[in-house]
Amino acid sequence: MRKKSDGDRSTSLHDVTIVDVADEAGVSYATVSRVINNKDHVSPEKRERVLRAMAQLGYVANLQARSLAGGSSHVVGLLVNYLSSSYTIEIMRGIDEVLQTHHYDLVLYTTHTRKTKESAYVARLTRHLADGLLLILPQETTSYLDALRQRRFPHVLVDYLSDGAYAPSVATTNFQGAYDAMNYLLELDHRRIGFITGGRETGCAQQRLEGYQAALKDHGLPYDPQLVYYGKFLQPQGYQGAQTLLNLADPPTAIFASNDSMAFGVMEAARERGLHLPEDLSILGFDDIPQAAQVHPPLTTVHQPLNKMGQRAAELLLDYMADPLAPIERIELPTDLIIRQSCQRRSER
Amino acid sequence: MRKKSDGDRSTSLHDVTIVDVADEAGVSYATVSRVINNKDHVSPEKRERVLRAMAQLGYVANLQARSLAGGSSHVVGLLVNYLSSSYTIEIMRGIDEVLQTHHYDLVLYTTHTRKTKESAYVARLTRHLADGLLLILPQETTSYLDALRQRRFPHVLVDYLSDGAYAPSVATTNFQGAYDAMNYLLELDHRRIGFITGGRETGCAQQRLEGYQAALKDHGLPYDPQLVYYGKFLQPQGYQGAQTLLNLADPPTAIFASNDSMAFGVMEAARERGLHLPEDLSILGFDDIPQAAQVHPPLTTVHQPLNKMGQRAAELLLDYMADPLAPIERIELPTDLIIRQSCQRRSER
DNA sequence: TTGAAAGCGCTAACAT
DNA sequence: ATGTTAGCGCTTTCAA
Repeated sequence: MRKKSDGDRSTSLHDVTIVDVADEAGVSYATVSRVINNKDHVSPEKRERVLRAMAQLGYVANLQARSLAGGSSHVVGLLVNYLSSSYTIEIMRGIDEVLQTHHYDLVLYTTHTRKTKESAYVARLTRHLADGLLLILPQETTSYLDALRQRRFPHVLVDYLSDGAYAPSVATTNFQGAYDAMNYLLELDHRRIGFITGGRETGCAQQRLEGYQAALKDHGLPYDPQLVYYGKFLQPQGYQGAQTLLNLADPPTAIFASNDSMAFGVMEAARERGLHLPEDLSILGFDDIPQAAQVHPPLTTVHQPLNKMGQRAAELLLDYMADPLAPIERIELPTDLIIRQSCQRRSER
Repeated sequence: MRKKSDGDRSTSLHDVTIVDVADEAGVSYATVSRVINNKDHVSPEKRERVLRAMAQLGYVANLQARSLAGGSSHVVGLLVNYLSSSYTIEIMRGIDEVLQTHHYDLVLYTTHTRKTKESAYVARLTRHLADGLLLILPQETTSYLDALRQRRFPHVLVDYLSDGAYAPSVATTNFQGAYDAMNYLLELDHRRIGFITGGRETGCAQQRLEGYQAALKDHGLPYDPQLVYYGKFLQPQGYQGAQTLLNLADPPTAIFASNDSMAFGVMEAARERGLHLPEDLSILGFDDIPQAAQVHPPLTTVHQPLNKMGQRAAELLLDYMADPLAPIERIELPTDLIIRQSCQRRSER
């Protein structure tokens, strides 16, 4: 016949409910609920007693019950298509940082770029599992975006190109970033500049390609489709793209990759061909993931504030969760050309 | 006055409960529950009707309610101390892969290496939020491991060094891996080998250090504490460690870092000092994260099957969830020395 | 085989 | 200010 001992409480993870807390504090359990949710109309004295009882019993809220009962689940859903890239991780860290300080939990779904999964997960998440939804690089938005908006379900998209539809989102100035990068290369006297683009379905890849084209045009240079290789943001495609471009009869003197990973692939290929970097080939990336500074030569690249994108997305989501009727906002963060050592003035030959 | 139209159903994410399904199918909602949970004692005919109704209405189970009522939440909790390292991500991918095929959701908690958070999160997660728990690189296990075991709450630790206590876990042969690496370096005639270790509190760092020491001893070489720098698995500490070691009166000719990130830091430092790699300094890492093959020179390192670790951990967890009384198992995966180009025979001077 | 009904732990009216 | 109570959607006895 054992009684509740202190030792028992501290080590046991056993279920302590608000009823237990209420008993211990000698109040009704509605009062406990009020204290937990920081509501008004609780005398300081009782609040104090409840707080003490909670601490003593080691009370931990049951989120399921809370959200079932109509409260918030304090969970934010995060939909990601692919877990592996640095790009994703950096954004996730930003998200995690702000969510954590606001005591929100993160439920993670990876779609593995299977489009059908996206809407299935959205349905799962929005059925009370989560209070809000964050989507990184969403692909198949048309199937659920309208519903989300209609239901006023708080959501924010990261790196979503609104093709017509307007949605709460944060992105960066992809076009301008690519344009700036190209200007730099052109000022370095490069005239044949290869471009390795990302997946056609992603808006940001599209915008970067447009930036590439616009810069060419503004410098009175022709657009040569041969110089564009279609990748999918993965390193091997950068490698393959470089091989293809470098095998051209009139090969480029510089290659601009649509993200850093592919730029690394370009470096691999160049090195394998015995080229010296950056003397024989200038290479430029996009993203500025941590490794960009660590490769040799350090990669000149267009910095995207990935971490900050995550933060801003989470903050915006928090706003919507506080006020679902807040106006739809699209945040665009500036990119920044980071000049390191992977580009050089075109050598006269 | 609109009726339920097909168009409405397909786009609406509105709450369809088992009651709706029951109505549509003309059965009690207990029967619907039976069908959902694949229980016996349902006539094929009614089962069929329910299934059709579910599909028609686009029913999605409310996980909160399900788990509140005593069913399983189909959620697995994942505790991670730091989101940023490749190490973590690779393991997470493995976990995600198998969990996904088993239709489990992942709730992610990052402790940011704040130890107090660990037990708080464990409490959160195990209070019905999750059916099982995965912990990567747990730090403060003593406070909750016993309780977990007592309650038979399914859990698996990744890279946990059982200091006495035995727990369900998966790890790699850290000692042997380090030992093998050292052998390689010693066979390359290196006699003064610096070691940059990871956090003292992590078991794997400890084991690698022991492997380092054992190899030295087996070769009849003295252990010089000066040659060991204490880092925390982060790149800047590799940089700092290299600076420190290289400033020694009798500096090492090779540096073995306890993980790849720190090895990259060593590379930075070496390069900054004008050293040629690998001629002037041999560098060896641990982990074999993807970038290891991409840096220059490609890093010789001890391969840990990170992805596989995640997979095995998830599989083991699934086993425990199916049978909480299954015997405690500790899986140890083999490491593998990957020889690339960052090490060289010690040059005679 | 099926249905009715009692909770799971909690929030949010509604009373008092 | 505080207590009472009706659910939230579901699983699981218990009856029928």
